[in-house]
Amino acid sequence: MTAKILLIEASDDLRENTAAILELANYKVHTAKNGREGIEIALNIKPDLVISDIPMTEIDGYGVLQIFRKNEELQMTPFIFMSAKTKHSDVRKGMDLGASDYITIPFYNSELLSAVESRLNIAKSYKENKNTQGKFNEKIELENLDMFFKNKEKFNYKNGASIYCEGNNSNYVYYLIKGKVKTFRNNEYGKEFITSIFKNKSLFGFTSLLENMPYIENAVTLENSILLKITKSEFLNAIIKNDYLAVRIVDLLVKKLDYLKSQLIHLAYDSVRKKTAETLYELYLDGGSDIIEISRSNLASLVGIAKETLIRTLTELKEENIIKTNRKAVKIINHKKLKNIK
Amino acid sequence: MTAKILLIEASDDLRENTAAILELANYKVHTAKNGREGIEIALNIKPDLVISDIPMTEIDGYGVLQIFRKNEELQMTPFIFMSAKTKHSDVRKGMDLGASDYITIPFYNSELLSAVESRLNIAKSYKENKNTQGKFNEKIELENLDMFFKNKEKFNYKNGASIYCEGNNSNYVYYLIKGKVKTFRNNEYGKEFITSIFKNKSLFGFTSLLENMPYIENAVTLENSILLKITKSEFLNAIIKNDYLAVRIVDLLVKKLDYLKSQLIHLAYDSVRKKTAETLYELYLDGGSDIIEISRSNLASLVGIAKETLIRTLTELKEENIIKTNRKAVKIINHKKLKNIK
DNA sequence: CGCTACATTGAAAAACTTCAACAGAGGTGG
DNA sequence: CCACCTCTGTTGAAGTTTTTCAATGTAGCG
Repeated sequence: MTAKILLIEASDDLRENTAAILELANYKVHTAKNGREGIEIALNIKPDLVISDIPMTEIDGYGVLQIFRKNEELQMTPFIFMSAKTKHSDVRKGMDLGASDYITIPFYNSELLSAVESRLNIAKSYKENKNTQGKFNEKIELENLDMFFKNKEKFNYKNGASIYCEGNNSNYVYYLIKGKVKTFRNNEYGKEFITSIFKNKSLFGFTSLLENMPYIENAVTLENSILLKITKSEFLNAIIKNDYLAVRIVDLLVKKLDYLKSQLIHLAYDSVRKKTAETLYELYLDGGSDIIEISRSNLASLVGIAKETLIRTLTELKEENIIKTNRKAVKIINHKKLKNIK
Repeated sequence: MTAKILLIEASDDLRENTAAILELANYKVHTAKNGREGIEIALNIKPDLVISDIPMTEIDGYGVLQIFRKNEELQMTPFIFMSAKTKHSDVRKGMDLGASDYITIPFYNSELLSAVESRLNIAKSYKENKNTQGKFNEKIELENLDMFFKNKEKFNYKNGASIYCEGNNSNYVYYLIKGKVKTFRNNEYGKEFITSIFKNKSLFGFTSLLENMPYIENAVTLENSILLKITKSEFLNAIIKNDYLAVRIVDLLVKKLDYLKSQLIHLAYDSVRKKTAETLYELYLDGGSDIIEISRSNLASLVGIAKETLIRTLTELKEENIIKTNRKAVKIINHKKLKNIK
């Protein structure tokens, strides 16, 4: 589908010229000659990207951007300023308001086109990432990775098989096509703490790409699984050759960091009851099902408490009709109570 | 300084041709016509990069690579295979042994040169990153960021000033030029847990670059500090326009993840005594000084325990002559004992 | 049927936190 | 300069939470 670009520019010459360049590059261009007109058109056509002049009659470029950023539907539209103003304070003002990029007049055609393409790609990347709202999600759809890692051999791992161990040298990043994998560490007395459980379409096993650092954790399958092994070199190449993949990976890591930080504060100060409830709720959100299939010891390792303590807590929750349990799974009955525990 | 490239290639024609291309691109090229000869030269000249054929007399390309990877001094040298073999298993074999890239004959000159340049840049990036051995380190030297963020206005923050708060919308990434900053979260009863303490030359305050997510933590200065505010757009642009920055950022995040995971297992299962010792030791490594200046409450929030418990533990360690304390700081006396506690 | 692995319960012990009281440094205002 | 206030650090004792150890139960499998 051709991307729709809205071009808001006061000068007739520049507007027509720029539109011509964009049209040659096969974009569908709508033009406006001031801010007010631009906003009217935008509300109407929902452009995929906006290029806007700054000084204009009626509403100036900053004003247009502010209106965009406040409008639910237009909020995420990439917004590029095009202006002869080159003072630092002007550029910063635009950026602070949430502009995506800033093109200084005069510009080369290639400059314009690469900025446009870049922004459209990021916006696309964003939309693809958006499928689960708000909730942290490690999935990166295979289609996005496919172009880099297609034709790779698929490896089958039986339930319980070890993928890598603490201390192993790390040469790969793994992509889980199907199955379930836990990553965990043991403390010096052998107690296990599960750092993540991965399901379909997750990328895991990151270690430094620049240094040759050993893994600090173990990875074991929890069911029969299929995965791709991507060597660090290939991965590095993919990042270097594809800007959007790099951004996606950075994003994935940042979210994972946020998630781990939340875990930290829970571990530090929450009661066992609260930690257990929290973990169950996370598993529910992550799996999308009321029924959570997990062994008592794995659940205990995930919460970070002794198995016996976990069982006592589950019994408690069961008595309060918040959950039901059987040998193999926990079923959430009262989601609201579970979420608001303690 | 011109980079030294070692080219190991059995075919006279191809060797001379390739060398000529590289020399035109202003590299200093050394050539060898088989593996044994190549290794001799390598030990002698310590090349910055190696390009090697695979099937050769005496020692083949795989063999050369293995020897490189086992040699302390040559270990990190970027190694590119150049071969007409295009079977998947061959490429994978090379990658698994630790090759950096794989160029299939016939190739375009530009293909060769971009692979070479790419690898040299990564190696350079790696060396710059290497300053502290093994230890996790958030510093990215300003010189590396300078090209992207020079001329940015510097902001002064007084001791105790708030930089951002939980729930704030995140528009910036911060670069700490000078000073000290803590990031922390509060649980619902107001207990504080410190997730990081940043010092000079650290990049912090990452949130998703694609989605507009609020901060989940707070950042406050611990002394008068100077920092740069980098808008997310600028940061995204910098990542997109500079491959090596992207790799560095990914690396930074991966290391931070590893570090947080270590913290998790400590929080989950270690005794207060162990956690305290561990935290002190980390602070010592991070600060490079025996004397750790930090308030009792901040130290408690960093370990994740009650202030009183922390004080009792410090008293214990003091009685065992492992540390000394005064009102404002903790001094480590016996590093070995501290590291091996419990 | 008996083995194995996981699940459950009880009771005692250990580890931490909380509350409360007090001490001392450092700053402030009369 | 002193009295006073406030903030941080310290200690004691009681109370709570969690772990540990040990014993028992139970589903599933060859």
